[in-house]
Amino acid sequence: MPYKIELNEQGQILMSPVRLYHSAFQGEIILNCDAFSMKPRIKELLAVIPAAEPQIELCGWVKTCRDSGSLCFIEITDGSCLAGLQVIAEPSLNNYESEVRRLSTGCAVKVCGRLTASPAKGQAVELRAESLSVIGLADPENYPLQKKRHSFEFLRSISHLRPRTNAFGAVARIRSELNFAIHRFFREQGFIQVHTPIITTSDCEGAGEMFTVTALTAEQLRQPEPFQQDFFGRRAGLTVSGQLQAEIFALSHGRVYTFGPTFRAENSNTSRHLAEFWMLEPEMAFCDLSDDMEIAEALIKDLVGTVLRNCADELDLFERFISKGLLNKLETVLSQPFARMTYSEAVAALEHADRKFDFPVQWGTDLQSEHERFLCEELTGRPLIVTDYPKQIKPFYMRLNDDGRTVAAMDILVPGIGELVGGSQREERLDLLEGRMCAAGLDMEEYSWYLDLRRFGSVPHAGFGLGFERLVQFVTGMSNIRDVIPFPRTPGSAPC
RNA sequence: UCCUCGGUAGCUCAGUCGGUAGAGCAGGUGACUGUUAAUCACCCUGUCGGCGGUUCAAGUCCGUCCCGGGGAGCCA
Repeated sequence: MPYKIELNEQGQILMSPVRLYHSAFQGEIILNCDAFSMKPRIKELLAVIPAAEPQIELCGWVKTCRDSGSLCFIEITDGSCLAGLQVIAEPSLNNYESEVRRLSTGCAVKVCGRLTASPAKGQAVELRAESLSVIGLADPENYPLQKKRHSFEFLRSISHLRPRTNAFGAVARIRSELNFAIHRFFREQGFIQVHTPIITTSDCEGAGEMFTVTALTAEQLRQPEPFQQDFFGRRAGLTVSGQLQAEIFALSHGRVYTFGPTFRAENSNTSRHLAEFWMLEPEMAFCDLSDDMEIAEALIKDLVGTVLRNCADELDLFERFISKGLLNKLETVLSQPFARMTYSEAVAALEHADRKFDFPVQWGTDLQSEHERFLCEELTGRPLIVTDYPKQIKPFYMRLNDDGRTVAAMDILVPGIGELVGGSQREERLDLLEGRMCAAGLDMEEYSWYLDLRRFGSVPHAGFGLGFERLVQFVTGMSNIRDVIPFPRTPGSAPC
């Protein structure tokens, strides 16, 4: 329908969420939610003051329906928000017996009618149907989703239908909100986004096993040195990190970030690992570890604050049904500076802790999960930045500290998740970098482009990687990472 | 990959000492003038994860494989 696009005095398109305007062709008040002729959705409709009783059209899916003899109550969702809109259907509808009374969870419908104040508790407004048409049926004998709670394990087995549930719908909206907020944050800070390659020939050392990308047949792969005949003439794989390429652009554009899918062929079966996940990796020139930490902390606070402001209904759902204390935890993130300690201080704190650990605490070995949990959940009770790890447990590119035995690394540990961020100041001194690469047994030829960055106009620079799904887990309180990504890929599982 | 706990109706689960399968919800039919996971009555629902073994008899005991949860490692 030719909805009119409204412009303001400066000629800009009006984008207010809800506007009423007079439709000449119908002579009625019609809601128009935006400038692109899209019909208003439930999120907008619920904000309407119902006194005008506007005529509306609503398309969505039946969440639940209750037949109360003389009338039907049908709750419709359209994915725009957590809340549904209650539709009142009366026997006067011409298809009341044939269709309306037979509606069931999952059916797709279009309802036309007036939006009115609701006389009953539970909702401020409701839609009094003047016509209701079935767009798509969902056979109740076979439709897997019921109007009751399902286990996340079961929902994972129907990943094509689970976005229709309250919790997954809410996760998807929060995930999208966080995604947008990340781009907004970096744009505001003067960063540019760099699209680093998905297919790569450089293995970011220490980041994990790569998936091989090949155009060869199984037969060809059995030949000696097969990848010389392959598409790229050498072995290629799916990226395990965009960091090394991001460094290239940090040294040309100053402040950059890469944010995209990342792949690890590790046989990890845990609630916080995926074979395909999204990673955010900012990289900043003229920046040391202290700046790096400052940016990471500001980012996390900005993102948490954005979700607290914009996704109150969703967070309320998670607070009530998924993770008690979630809101308090998130508000703590905003109200206090992150705790900070060096690795050496952390080891000392663990050694003096009044409790037994399954794994011994020893300077020079990596912190175990139980150690990290103790530090940020019990000792500090808020996000914790651990810095200056021993060089032998960190990758070659991290900058050697003056003590000669630690590197300018930082991990941000958060309650319930563990490591959310891992970052460092990069080694910008050519001779020291070559020494560490040599010690790690890397082929200098392979990394000559990386070393060039230190040969020509090298500057101190730093960056970090943030696991996006772990961030979504942290913000929603969802305990399994497979439930915060639309289509989880894990060992032995990639259904659709 | 390792440790551990599981796999029984569409879903969530119970099932005693080995004796032949059960509940709630969902679904179906009907009742009900405003419901909110509506309520009430009646009805339907099974390759007990697969294969093999022990036994007169296996959901139950043994072996093995598959799948899932939780924990660990690797990491984000």
